[in-house]
Amino acid sequence: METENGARWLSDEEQRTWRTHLEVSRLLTYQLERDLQPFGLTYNDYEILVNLSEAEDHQMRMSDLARATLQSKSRLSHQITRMENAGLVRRENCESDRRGLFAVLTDYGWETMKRVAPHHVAAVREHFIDLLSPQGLESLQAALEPVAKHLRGARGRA
Amino acid sequence: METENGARWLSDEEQRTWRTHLEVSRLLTYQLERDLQPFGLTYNDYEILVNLSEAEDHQMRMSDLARATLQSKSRLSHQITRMENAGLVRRENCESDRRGLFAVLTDYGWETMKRVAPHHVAAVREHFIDLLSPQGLESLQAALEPVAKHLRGARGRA
DNA sequence: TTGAATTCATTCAATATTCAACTTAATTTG
DNA sequence: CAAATTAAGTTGAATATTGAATGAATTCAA
Repeated sequence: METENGARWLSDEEQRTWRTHLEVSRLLTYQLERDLQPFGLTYNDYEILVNLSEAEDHQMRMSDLARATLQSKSRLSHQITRMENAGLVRRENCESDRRGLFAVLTDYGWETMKRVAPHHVAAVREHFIDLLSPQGLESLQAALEPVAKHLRGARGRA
Repeated sequence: METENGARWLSDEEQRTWRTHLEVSRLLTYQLERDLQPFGLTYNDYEILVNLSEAEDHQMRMSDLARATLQSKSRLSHQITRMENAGLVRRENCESDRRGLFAVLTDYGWETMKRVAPHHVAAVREHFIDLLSPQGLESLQAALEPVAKHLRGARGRA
């Protein structure tokens, strides 16, 4: 039950749970991505729309948006360029910090969000939420929140 | 509580749980990927090594491997080419079906696996398993297994 | 207050992924 | 059994992502 250098292997139950979590997380992303395809959006596009939609004035600084969506600045920069070409967002200068830029939701972006969100939520229900019992929901949150907290911290200590 | 087209939004608790799950799944992948970097492996590399290590004769058909690791045949093909160049696997013809190929773990691939696995397992413990209480572990499995089952099915019905 | 370090964001080149087209082999069917 | 269909896998071009380098504005510190 110990590896040669002293690390402890996973028990059968631990391994099963770990693999289930992994599988769910992969298949779910895959499925939700597919449910967004008919609307011409990737999951990444959608997440950015969500963030901007919930932000004050429908705008966020590039850095904040990158942090919120867990992507590198470089990746976000490309991503926003694409979404800009698609008419969903635009860049706007920041007066208080002239290095900075805002990504701003366009009217079309906001309309798109309002149109797509119900379908996305329905998919989240169908493939996840509605498959959990009330206790399932509750215990999931209870189990995962500490993990999330730990990982948020670990992310900083890069 | 209803969207215009009749879909039901998520309750606060549902939303919280959903977002926590999403966050954990993203940050965890990110973290494990980072823990593998010092060994010169991506998570994708590692998963393929795991699959081959557990397979009979350390070999699998390309299609099966693609299915097991949830990637397209094309992606796997490129991936295996890279791993072949890195000396971790090799391709071998399949006699019974001459269209087919096996991806086979090389000695070096197997040595790599034995060397890296303990560190990976330790990371899985540190960032996930050891943060769950015994009930946490159990209820997680209980909650997620039906979701996994559902999604496995949905995947087929593409 | 000036020079050094940091932050914001982009760009370019190297990698990786996707998608459609293709080749070859196996299977089906009329 | 011949033609059509399906399956296994690869390829190449288009697209996306990564990581290092860059430029420009801000902050820090002596």
